[in-house]
Amino acid sequence: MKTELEINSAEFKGSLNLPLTLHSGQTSQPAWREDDNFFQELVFIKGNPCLLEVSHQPNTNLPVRVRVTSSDSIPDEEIKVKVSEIFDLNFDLNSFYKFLKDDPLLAPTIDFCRGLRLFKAHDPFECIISSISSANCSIIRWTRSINDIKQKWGVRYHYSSGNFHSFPAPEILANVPEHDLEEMQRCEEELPKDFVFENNLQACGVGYRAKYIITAAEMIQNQVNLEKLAKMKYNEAYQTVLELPGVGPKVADCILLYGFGRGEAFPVDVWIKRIIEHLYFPGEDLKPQEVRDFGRERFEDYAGYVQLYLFHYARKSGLLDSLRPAKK
DNA sequence: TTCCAGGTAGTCG
DNA sequence: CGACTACCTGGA
Repeated sequence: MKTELEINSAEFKGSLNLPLTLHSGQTSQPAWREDDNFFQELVFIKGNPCLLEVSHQPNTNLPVRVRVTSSDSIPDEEIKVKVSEIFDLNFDLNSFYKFLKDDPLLAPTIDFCRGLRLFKAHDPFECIISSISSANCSIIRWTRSINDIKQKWGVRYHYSSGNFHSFPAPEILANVPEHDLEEMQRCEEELPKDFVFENNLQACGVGYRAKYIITAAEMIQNQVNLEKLAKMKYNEAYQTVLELPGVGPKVADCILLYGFGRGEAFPVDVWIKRIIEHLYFPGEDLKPQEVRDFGRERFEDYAGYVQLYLFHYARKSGLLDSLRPAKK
């Protein structure tokens, strides 16, 4: 069953640049597939698996085009809610730009980032595992890992435009082998000498994070309730996700920002630290915690967006390169 | 080939 | 508490 609908630009405040939003390396999920200007992903709308396809001419008043393929009929309104959530269409980008213009250090980011929005996870659990996998790791590497995990343990759905895999549920991921040895030990029968073990987490390129991922999945299955987490006050939610293995301050803020849409998060990686020091504390060396406190106090509910805009601006303007330490 | 980037966990003082 | 380092992999 196919549904097509449009979201008129008058239905959300401010501009939208969909390709930029999808490709800005936000750690909620890998970038979506792209086919004929439509971005595609398997998402669940009120529990219904469907292929969601979204297209939009960046920074124009043309409507956002949405196509949904599903076995059950899904009301237009539910589709709109899901799309608006994923691309944060309810966020008032115009007000945010006013806020940016009030700070001469932030104002230049607008021209580089127009239409950039939060790319919110369509699956919070996937976002948690993505964020853990992204720690101390390049974008290409963690996106490959997440795609591998989906292929190996997700459920496969077939559409005319190809196969898509869901992200495995916590109870699935909690029980996968950690590495080659464990996969081998679980095997009943004799294997050929040249057998390649690939149905284990380390084979997905997650390295030492494999055990973090398995334990985190166990904890989410058994003790950490994601629905409750979404309703907690920020600091309580932050302390809760910090208990997951592989989750430190940066990853915790990423999870709350991208997985749960908590705009008051201010994830501090080495780049944001350098950018903030350069702009607001020239010549000083701050601790990551101090950068985080500064960002959260100064930018408040816009902290997450400021982080997003500063990073993309720094990358595109050449600031990032100038902040890279000189090679020895 | 070696070296390095990139957050977290563990260890030591 | 703070400071220091090992961790795994892909790319230079």
